[in-house]
Amino acid sequence: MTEPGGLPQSGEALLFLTDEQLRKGIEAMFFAYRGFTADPDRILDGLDYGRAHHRALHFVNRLPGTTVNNLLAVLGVTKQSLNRVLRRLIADGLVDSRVGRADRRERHLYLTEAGRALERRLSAAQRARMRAAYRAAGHEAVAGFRMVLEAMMDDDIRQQYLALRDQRG
Amino acid sequence: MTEPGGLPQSGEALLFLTDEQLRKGIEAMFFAYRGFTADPDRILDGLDYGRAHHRALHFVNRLPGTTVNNLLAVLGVTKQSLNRVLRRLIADGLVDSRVGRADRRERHLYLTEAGRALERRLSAAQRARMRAAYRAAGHEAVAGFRMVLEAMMDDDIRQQYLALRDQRG
DNA sequence: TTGGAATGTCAACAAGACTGACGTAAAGCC
DNA sequence: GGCTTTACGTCAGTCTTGTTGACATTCCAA
Repeated sequence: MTEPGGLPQSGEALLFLTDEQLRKGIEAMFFAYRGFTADPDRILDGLDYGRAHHRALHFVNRLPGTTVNNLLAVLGVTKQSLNRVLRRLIADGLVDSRVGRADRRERHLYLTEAGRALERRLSAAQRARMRAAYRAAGHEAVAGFRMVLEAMMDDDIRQQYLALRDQRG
Repeated sequence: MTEPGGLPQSGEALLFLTDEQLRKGIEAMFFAYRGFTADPDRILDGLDYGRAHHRALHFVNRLPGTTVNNLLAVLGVTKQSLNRVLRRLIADGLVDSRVGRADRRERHLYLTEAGRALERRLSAAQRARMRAAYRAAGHEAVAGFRMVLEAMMDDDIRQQYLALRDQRG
C-alpha cells in the first residue's frame, strides 16, 4: 500500500503520500465533522429541529429567492425529503414561500425575520468554532484547508460550491 | 478574500477573519464531506451495508482487539446502535468477536480475512480521493488542512484522535 | 390543445440514531 | 460468600432523515 518501488511524483511538490498520512487525514475528517456540527446540533435539539432544518435555513439564507428545485440540487436530497423539512419551516413561520412571477409553477423561498434570527444563531455558533480553529491553525493553514476541501469535492458539487463561493463574496 | 482595509494578518494569531471567509469554510466543509463519503457509499450500496458498517470496519481494523465499549467511545454512538451493526458484521463473517482472556466479560473485536478485504476495498477508494486532493492541493496545504481539522474537534474527541494518530504511525 | 415540467402530497419503507428496561455473566470488593 | 458494579447483548419503541412510487395540480410551450 505504500508507494511501490519507484519514486512518487506530483504536480505541486513531489508529495510523498503514505497510507499512514492518508489515513490520518481520513480520521481527522471524520472526527472534525463531528465538531463541525456539534454546536448547531445542540441548539437545534432544544428547538425540536434537526440538521436538515439547519441546512435548509442556511441555503435559503444564502440564496434568497431560490426555487425548490435549485435547493434540491444544492442539498443533494429528494424533493420529498426536502419538502417535509420545508413544510415544517414554512408552517412555523421561518421560511416564506412565494409563487414565482415569471413562472408561477416555481416557489421562491425566503427567510422570514424569525427565520433569519434562527439562522444567525446557528451560524454564529458554527462560525465561532470555525474562527477559533482558524485562529489556532494560522493564516497559511486556512488556505491549505480550503484548497484540500475543494479538491475533495465531486466535480459537479465543486461547480456549485465555486459559484456560491464567488457570488457576492 | 483580499485582506480589506488594513492590517492584520498573521503567523499564529491576529488573523483577520470576515464572516464571508468563515462562511466559505463552512460550506467547503459541507460539500467536501459529501465527496469524502461518496466513494465508500457507492461500494456499500451494492453490498447492502451502510456508512455505519464502514465506520465499524474502519476502527476495528485500526484497533484490532478493541472492546465494544472502547469502540462505542470512538464512534460516539450508543451500544444498541453499534450492536445492530456489529451483529450483522459478525453474522456475515466480517468481524470476529472473541471473549476476553483477562476479563471474560469483554469482547475483543477483529476483522476476519473477508472483513479485511472489504475494509481494504473501502479505504482504498477513500484514500484514492484523499490522495488526489492532497496532490492537487500540494504539500503545505495538507499540513494546513490537518491543523484546521484538528483544531475544529471537540476537546475530548481530539484526545482520542491524537492517541490514534500517533500510535504506530 | 396537448405534452411535459415544476411542484406538492400521500403512502410506504429503511437506515441509523435514540431511550428505557431487562438479563446474564464476570469481576471486584468487603 | 454475598453484594455491587461492569460489560455486553437484546427487546421494544421512537425519531429523523433519507429513499421509491404513484398521482394531482398548475401552467408553460410547442
